[in-house]
Amino acid sequence: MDSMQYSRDNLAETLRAHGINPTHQRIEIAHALFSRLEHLSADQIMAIVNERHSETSKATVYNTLNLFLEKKLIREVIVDPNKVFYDPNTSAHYHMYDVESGKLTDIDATAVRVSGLPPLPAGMVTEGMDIVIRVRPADYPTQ
Amino acid sequence: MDSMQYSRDNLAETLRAHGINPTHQRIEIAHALFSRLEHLSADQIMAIVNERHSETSKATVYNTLNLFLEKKLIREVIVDPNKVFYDPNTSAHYHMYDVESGKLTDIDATAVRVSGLPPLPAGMVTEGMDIVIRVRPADYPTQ
DNA sequence: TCTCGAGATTAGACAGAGTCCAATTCTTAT
DNA sequence: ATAAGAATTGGACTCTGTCTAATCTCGAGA
Repeated sequence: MDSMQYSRDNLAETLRAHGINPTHQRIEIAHALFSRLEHLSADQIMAIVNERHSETSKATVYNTLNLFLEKKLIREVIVDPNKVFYDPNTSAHYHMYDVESGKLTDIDATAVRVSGLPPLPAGMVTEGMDIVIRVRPADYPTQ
Repeated sequence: MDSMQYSRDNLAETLRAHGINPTHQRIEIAHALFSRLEHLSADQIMAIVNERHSETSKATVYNTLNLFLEKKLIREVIVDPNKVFYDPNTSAHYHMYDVESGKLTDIDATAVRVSGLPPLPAGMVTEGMDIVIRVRPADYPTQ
């Protein structure tokens, strides 16, 4: 039940537009991420892609995710000390992280303003800014 | 060559003040972090503590760091997908991360203002906000 | 001083994420 | 159809961090 927008044909086109040769495995991995628009870890993606029959090896999942990162098709989100999450949303946004459930939610960045940051050291340029708001249910004990 | 401020005696007192029984190993681990005021990973701390003679096991290093975290003597910084850094600075501050060298620098939070964040979901409270500015040398290629 | 027990430490086995490699299979241009 | 290059694969491997059962430490009380 693909939305037209994330049909495998359109995904293949998107991959090509990013300089990525659209192989079967790569299209399936892209489909897993973009049809859900969720933050998934490598092992979640592997589980999705191999749901019916085993199709894609662990090495390929990692190769492909790193390729997508390089080509800026996806972003990585580092909030959980145990694993990296991959984020199909590459528009400017920040994250809210529920430390109890591990759930990660997007915060649109267009309304957010950050002021008072010190100047960058000479010769350095900004690659990006990550903001993570760590939240928890009000009745959940601090420790 | 301890500064008086981070003498082992004073560190023992600090541990006690945080409800931590100041054992030999715990004092050495605290000393590694506080005498440097740097962001160290668990394996760096283990190397420092065991520099002369092997004194402290891996299990104890991890046990102790997690105890310090729980007692809010230190913070953890999650910016590197491969390992956690431990930060002896618990005052409000953010981080600048040099993606080339892996070097992590503090940014004092008192001057920083963030506006335009959406309201929290009902029943949730903020545990904290992390800001990481990813930088790199200007001549370092994007990929 | 001696003993006891709770708490701390330990070595090493273990688990999970991610990388590497050499062999195989697939694509694609010709 | 073919050959070269690209992609994929299983499995071994590394690394960070956890767990466990055994041992050690040290202070309180006799």
